[in-house]
Amino acid sequence: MANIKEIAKLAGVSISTVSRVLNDHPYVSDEKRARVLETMKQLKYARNMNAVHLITGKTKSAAIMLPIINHAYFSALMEGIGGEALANHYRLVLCQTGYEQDKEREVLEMLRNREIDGIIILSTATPLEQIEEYCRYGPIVCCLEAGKRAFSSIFIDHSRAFRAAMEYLVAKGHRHIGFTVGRMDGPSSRARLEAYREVLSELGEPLREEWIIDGCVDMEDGAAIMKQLAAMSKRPSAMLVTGDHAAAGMLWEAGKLGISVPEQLAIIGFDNQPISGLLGLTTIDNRLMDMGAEAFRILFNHIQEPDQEPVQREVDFMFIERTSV
Amino acid sequence: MANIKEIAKLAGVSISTVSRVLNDHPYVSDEKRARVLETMKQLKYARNMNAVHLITGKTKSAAIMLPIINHAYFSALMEGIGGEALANHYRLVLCQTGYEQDKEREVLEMLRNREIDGIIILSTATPLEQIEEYCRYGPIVCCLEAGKRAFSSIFIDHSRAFRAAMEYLVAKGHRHIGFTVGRMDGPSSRARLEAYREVLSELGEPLREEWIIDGCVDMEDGAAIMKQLAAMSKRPSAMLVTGDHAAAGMLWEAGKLGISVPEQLAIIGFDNQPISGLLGLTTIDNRLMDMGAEAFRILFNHIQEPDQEPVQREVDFMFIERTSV
DNA sequence: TTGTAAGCGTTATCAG
DNA sequence: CTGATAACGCTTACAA
Repeated sequence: MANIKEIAKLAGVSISTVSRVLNDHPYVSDEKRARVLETMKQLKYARNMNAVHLITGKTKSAAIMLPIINHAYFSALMEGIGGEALANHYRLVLCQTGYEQDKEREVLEMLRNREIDGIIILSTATPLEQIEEYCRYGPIVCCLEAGKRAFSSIFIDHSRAFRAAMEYLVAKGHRHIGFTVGRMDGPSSRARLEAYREVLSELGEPLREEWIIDGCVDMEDGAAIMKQLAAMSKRPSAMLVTGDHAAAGMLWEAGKLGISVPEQLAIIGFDNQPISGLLGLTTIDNRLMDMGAEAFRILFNHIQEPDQEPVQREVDFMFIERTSV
Repeated sequence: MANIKEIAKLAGVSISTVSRVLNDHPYVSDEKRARVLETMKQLKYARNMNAVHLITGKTKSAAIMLPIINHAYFSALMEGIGGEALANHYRLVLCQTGYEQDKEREVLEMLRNREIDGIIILSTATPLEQIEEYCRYGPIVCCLEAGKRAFSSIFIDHSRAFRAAMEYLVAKGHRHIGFTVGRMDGPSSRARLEAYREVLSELGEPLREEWIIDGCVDMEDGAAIMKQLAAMSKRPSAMLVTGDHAAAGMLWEAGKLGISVPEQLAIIGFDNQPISGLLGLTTIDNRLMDMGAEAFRILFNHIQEPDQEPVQREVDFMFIERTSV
């Protein structure tokens, strides 16, 4: 395959001139530019980007670290990231980790090995201190609340969002409230639990372990949990659910079990996914697409101007009132 | 940052020996290997993969070309691809094209520019002849029926699947059948239309243009189309719907409009997504995750052994009978 | 405006 | 088993 050298020889110019044409540099005469372009076409020249990556030290690509691809939450974030990456001619490398720490480390190592210019972390099981160690190799942006760190983060205040939802339920007369999370040891789950404890103690209600349900991720989990709730001798009158798809599963299963929503069980979802609009699910919009897009913008900015201070950007959530409470 | 040369100097060996250690080559004495490894740790050595990519001519990464990230159909395919890529230590570059041909061309150009070792195309708007031109630069696998081509493909027989669904409906007494597609000019839509025509003419039923509905992609489209159907003076007694999420949208909207399923309208979905199990939707399982995984395997095989003949692999679909017909 | 030449950090070849 | 040395294909001072 033809390379820059052959083009130069055939066009009767120097290698640098060819390179200049390739990079749209000024200071190359129209005549030579035309000649170079012509020979490129003749020889079907294709630039070897790996050589460019090597010499420039950049790859114009960023990794997305996420536990699982096939989930609406991550899809929505990715959609936002993807749009912005496209606009800036950046490639996105999809890194599915399944929350395995060695897989997650491999992604971080990619940064060290200059395979990518930066990383966007959607969710992780690796301790944040360990992630910070990689900041020296390139920018990292986390889509979760991480406090003041060496990397940037973008997030909604889960504690406040959860509180808002709780207070809404309380105002509607609920005192027996349960909630589900996807992974109890995640940071947003911890924030929710804390908010839950606070509101409960303000209400003077005891904390019932069986109303805190872990491992609620997708629609099928939601349905299973609804069955579980139905079998309880004393069940909550309202549930705050991990995400809208899980909530949709609960809603559907409730219908099958003859439990009416919101009369017998109020449900609040999360994420404002399309399905929630369709089902009339009250939910909290955390603006996933915007968040993804902004995450990429922050990363891109760090790549363009290194040595900038990391940022902690909070995204406002919105309470979407519909008919499931 | 330390490079192989510095390691060599400090360890008191040659560059080649360091490279051999790096690549787990035999013929390196334990003593030197240990010394190299030790200095690598001291200097926090990180390999520059771009140099490796340049000299080896491989990047161990493949592109996924798809129109939109945030859709269950593509998510399921990607999940399958992602698992297999992970197992083979391959990176996946996500290329969202929105069915824009110039964006799609950029992905193909990545192959020419050696940025990637191969491409998996999930859906495309580019004429297949144009895609074939890029096969000289590296392997391409399409997840759609493409006939005998220079690239490999993996697919289900949409024509046969559609026919099976039609015949099932006919056996249940339906004669007024409509269908939706996502994009009328896609190959699977054409296959469906053809099968539709055939069965209709066998039945002696006229083809009613208004019962063929284009642009039905997601849940919200399904809901909107249900409204549209409800407003028809004469509507079909059964619908074959693009995908399960769209079908779910129809189902939900039907409930709101007081149209009972399957009594007043039978619905068959597509893809056997989790939502269809939950809603009791009769559907056709086209085994998206398996298809994605197999697509990667075919690609990987082509990468490992170039100059192999392209394959056309058909995946069997399964008719999943539930309660929406 | 153009050309020369020095890298970028590896792997591959080939001779010891 | 080990080590020079030549690629890989490009960008970028620097000099003209």
